[in-house]
Amino acid sequence: MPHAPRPRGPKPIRMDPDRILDAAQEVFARDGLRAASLRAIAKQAGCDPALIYYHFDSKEAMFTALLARRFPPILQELEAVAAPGDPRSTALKLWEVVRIYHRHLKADPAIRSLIRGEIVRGAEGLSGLIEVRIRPIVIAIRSILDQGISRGELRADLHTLLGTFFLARMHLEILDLLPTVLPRLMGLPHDQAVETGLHVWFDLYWRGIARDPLAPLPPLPELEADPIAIKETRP
Amino acid sequence: MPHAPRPRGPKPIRMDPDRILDAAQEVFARDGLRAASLRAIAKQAGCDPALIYYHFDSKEAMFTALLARRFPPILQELEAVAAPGDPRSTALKLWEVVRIYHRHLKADPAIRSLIRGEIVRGAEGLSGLIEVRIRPIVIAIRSILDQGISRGELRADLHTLLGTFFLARMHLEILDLLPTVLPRLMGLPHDQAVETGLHVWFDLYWRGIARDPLAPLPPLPELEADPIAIKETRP
DNA sequence: GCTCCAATTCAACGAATGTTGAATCATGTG
DNA sequence: CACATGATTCAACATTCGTTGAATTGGAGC
Repeated sequence: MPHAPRPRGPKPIRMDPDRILDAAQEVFARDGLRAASLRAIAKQAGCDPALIYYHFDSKEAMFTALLARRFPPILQELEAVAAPGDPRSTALKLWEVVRIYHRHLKADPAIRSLIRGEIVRGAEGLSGLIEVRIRPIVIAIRSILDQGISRGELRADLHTLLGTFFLARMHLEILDLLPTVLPRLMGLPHDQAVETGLHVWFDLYWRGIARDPLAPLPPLPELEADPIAIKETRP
Repeated sequence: MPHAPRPRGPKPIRMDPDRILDAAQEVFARDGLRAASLRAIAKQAGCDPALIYYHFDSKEAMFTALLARRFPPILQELEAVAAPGDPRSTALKLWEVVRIYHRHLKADPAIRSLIRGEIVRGAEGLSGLIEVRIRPIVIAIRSILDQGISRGELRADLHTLLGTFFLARMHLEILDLLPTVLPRLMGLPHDQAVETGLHVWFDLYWRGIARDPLAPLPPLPELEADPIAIKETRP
C-alpha cells in the first residue's frame, strides 16, 4: 500500500459556486428534491461533499441560491409584458406569458419540482422563500387578466386569481407529465407532446376566459425550444 | 433498572392489516411518500415496525395494497357514468366525474400524492402498477368526451385525450394546492377554496370544450363533502 | 523566502432508514 | 395438559444522509 498520499489541497481550477449550483440542478432534476443527496451533487460537480459547506451554509441555502438566480429574470420579462403600456392584445400577452414560462422552465426540472411539490408540504423554511419569489409573478399575470377585463377582451365575470392559477399550473403539469405519461399511458409519440399539449391547452383556456370564445385566436409566435443560458462563463 | 421485562407477545387485539394501511395512509398524507418512514407508520398503527413485514413483503407492497383498495371503487363509478346507455347530458356526466373524483380523493392526500409525484420519477416498480390502475380511468373519462363529440355537444376538433388530462389533472391541483397556496399567496379565505375553485374551473373548462360555449351550464348537483368510508368494520 | 489565508479534502459522527433473525407470547387443537 | 402455529416484539444489521473539525495545499502579499 505504498501509494503516495493523495494531494489534499485545492485543485488547479477553483470551484465556482455556480458550478456547484449547476450540478445541484442536474441532480435535483434526476433524483427529485428530497432524494438528491449532497454526495451525489458533489460527485456531479467533481468535488468533495464538504466543499459544498464551504460555499453554502446548508442544503437549504443551496435551494435559496437556486431560486435567487432563476426567478428574477422570469419576473422581469413577465412584468414587461404586464406593463399597461404594452399595446398587444390580451391573447398575445397571455401567450407571451406561456412562452416566457416555457423558455425558462422547460430545461429546468429542478425548479419545477421545487415549485411543484415543496410548496404544499416539506421544509417550512423553504415555503416562505418560494412565496417571496412566486407572489410577484402571480401579481404580474393576474394584472394582465385584469387589464383584459377592463379592455373588454375577457369575460367580465372571470375570477382572475383562479385564472392565473389555472394558466400557470397547467403549464407545469404539461411540461412535466405529458412527455412521460402520455406515451406510456396511451402510446402517443412524445416527440412534440409538450408543444401540442400547450397549444391545445391554450386554445381551450382562451375559449374559457375570452369574452367572445368563438373568435379565432390571432397567429401565435412559435415556442422557442432553446433553453435559457443562466450564466455566461466568460472565456 | 429492575423493571420487569416487557411482554413480548401479541397484544390482546390482533392487528388488522387494514389498520396498518390506514396508518400508512395517514402518515403518507402528513409526510409525503418518500419521507414517510416505516417506524412512523408503525407508531401511528400502534405496533412494531417489524410487524409490518409480517403482513406485507416490503414498503412497496404497502403502496400496492393501498392502490388496490382505493382505485377499483373509483373506476366502477366512472365506468357507470361512461356507459353509453346513460342518457344524461355530457355536461352533467363530466360534472359527475368531478364529483366522483372529489368524493374519493378529497380525504385521501396520500393517494393524491402517489398519483401526483410518483408517476414521473421514483420507484420504477410503482409506476407500472399506477399505469395499470390509471389507464382504465383515463379510458372511461375519454369515452365520455368521445360520446360528447358524437352527440354534437362538444366541439368537433376537441383533443379528447388531452381534454381528459386537463380535467383530471387540474382537479388534483385544485384539491392539493388551493387550500394552502391561495390563502398564503393572496390572503384568500380557504374555507371554500376547493369548492369555489372547482366550480370556476369547471365553468372555464366547459366553455373550452363545448360546441356552444355560451350556452349556460345546467344546474349542477352539489359536491358532497363527506369522505368515502373505505372499509366498514363490522361490529 | 516566509507568512497568512482561502480553498479543498479526509475521516468521522450521529441520526435515520429499510430490513431481518431470533426470541417471545397467545391461542386453538390434540 | 402438551404442543404446534400464528402473531408480535426486540435488537441489531448495513446503508445512507447532512454535517463538522481537523488537516493539507496553493497562491498572494510582504
